[in-house]
Amino acid sequence: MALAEKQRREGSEKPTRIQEINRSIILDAALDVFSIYGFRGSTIDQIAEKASMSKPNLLYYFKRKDDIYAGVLEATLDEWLEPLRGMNPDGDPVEELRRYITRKLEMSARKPAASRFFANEILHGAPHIHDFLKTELKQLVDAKSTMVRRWVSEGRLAPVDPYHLFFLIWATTQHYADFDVQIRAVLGDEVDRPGFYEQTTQALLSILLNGVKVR
Amino acid sequence: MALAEKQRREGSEKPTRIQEINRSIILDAALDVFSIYGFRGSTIDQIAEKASMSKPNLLYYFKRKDDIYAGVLEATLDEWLEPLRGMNPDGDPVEELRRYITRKLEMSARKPAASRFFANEILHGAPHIHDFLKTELKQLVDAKSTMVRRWVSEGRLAPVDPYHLFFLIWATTQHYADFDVQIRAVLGDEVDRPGFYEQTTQALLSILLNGVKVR
DNA sequence: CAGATTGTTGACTATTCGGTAAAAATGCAG
DNA sequence: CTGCATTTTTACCGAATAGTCAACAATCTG
Repeated sequence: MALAEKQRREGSEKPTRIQEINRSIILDAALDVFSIYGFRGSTIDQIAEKASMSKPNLLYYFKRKDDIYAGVLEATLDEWLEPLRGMNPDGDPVEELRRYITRKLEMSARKPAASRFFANEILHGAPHIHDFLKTELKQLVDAKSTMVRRWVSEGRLAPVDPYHLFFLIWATTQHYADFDVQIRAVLGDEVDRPGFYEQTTQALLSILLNGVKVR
Repeated sequence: MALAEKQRREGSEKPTRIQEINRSIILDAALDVFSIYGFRGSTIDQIAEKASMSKPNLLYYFKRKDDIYAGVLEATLDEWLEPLRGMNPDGDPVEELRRYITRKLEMSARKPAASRFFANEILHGAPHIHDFLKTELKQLVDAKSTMVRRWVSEGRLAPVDPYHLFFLIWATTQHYADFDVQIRAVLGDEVDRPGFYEQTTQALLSILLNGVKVR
């Protein structure tokens, strides 16, 4: 007892194989459930069932519902910002924007649950990530906005406000995941047609990029 | 007893003065609460407190939580579609789009709670308005899309997919209400500066309209 | 294999929350 | 003012749900 018990304080010990597997299973299940029902709308039982696990067992890995939620956040946040981080200040402005938009769209399409998860969090007032938004996100956006502003001043981009440009890109690329139900209601099975995704990408790129190209 | 009791069956009787006032107070409070916490995240007690009313008293006016929610929906849905309905097939395409975008933005700014309310409903799978979306909304969008397609075929608009254009407009105009917290985190008090709203409108219009103008 | 540790579960608790019943208070028509 | 209808409140109930506990099972280590 003694050793393991001592080592585990600070929660900094390396997890066992089983812990690693089960935590991952739980986080996957939790992302699905939270993304549909939001924090309060989701129950631990739902998550446990989706993870094929009893509730007490799940609570053995994450002591509280909040901890599960925090775990999902942590596992998703960084990946979510990766496309923005990856914008290259030395690249061709329009090409960089095209790439950023494409990657954001691709991520929303591949992980719609993650997109909806964030949308829920923000809609509910971002209680868990308010600090993150005001620090990390803000810094990143500030940096990339400076970059865009430079592109504009160099005459390589139409005079757009960088912040509004990013908001516009976020809004549009996440819309197809977050408002999926509405889009399906309007377009019907069209959405599942092969090629729909590519068509969407083209439609967005064509309008957004035309709006920022120098003319 | 007899008369009033008889008249009230079918629920079709005209409400008393007190009923009219209190229902309205409840719906206002409910919109605020639902828009932040979603359906399941909101409690009747919260709404009752915001309405300065005891829970049983509130339930005297709306028998169930679902009824309150439905009441809010009904009170908001029509108004929400009004800008789209108001697009004029005989107007100048770019001018009509400018007007539509402007009106949507204005509505989101004036009633951000309504915008967030819908966003929550859709995010959670639109359980209460799924039929509405597939019938009324779809019909309206289909009609307006035909109109846009005609504009394109007449060479008065760049060749854009009408549906994606509308999705793009919805996404962007509602983003500032729905993701308000995130935008405030990035921009800070900037958001409350007088003129910010106008600047936002200009930024959006400039990018979106440039994307659809014939060149 | 034996002992210790880690993992799993059924049964339970406390609380929150949607909703009800019935009495008390208020409003109102004649 | 009187009597009836409407409105409001007090005191509840039952279901759902976050979280606990103690006993049991699997696994790991020497």
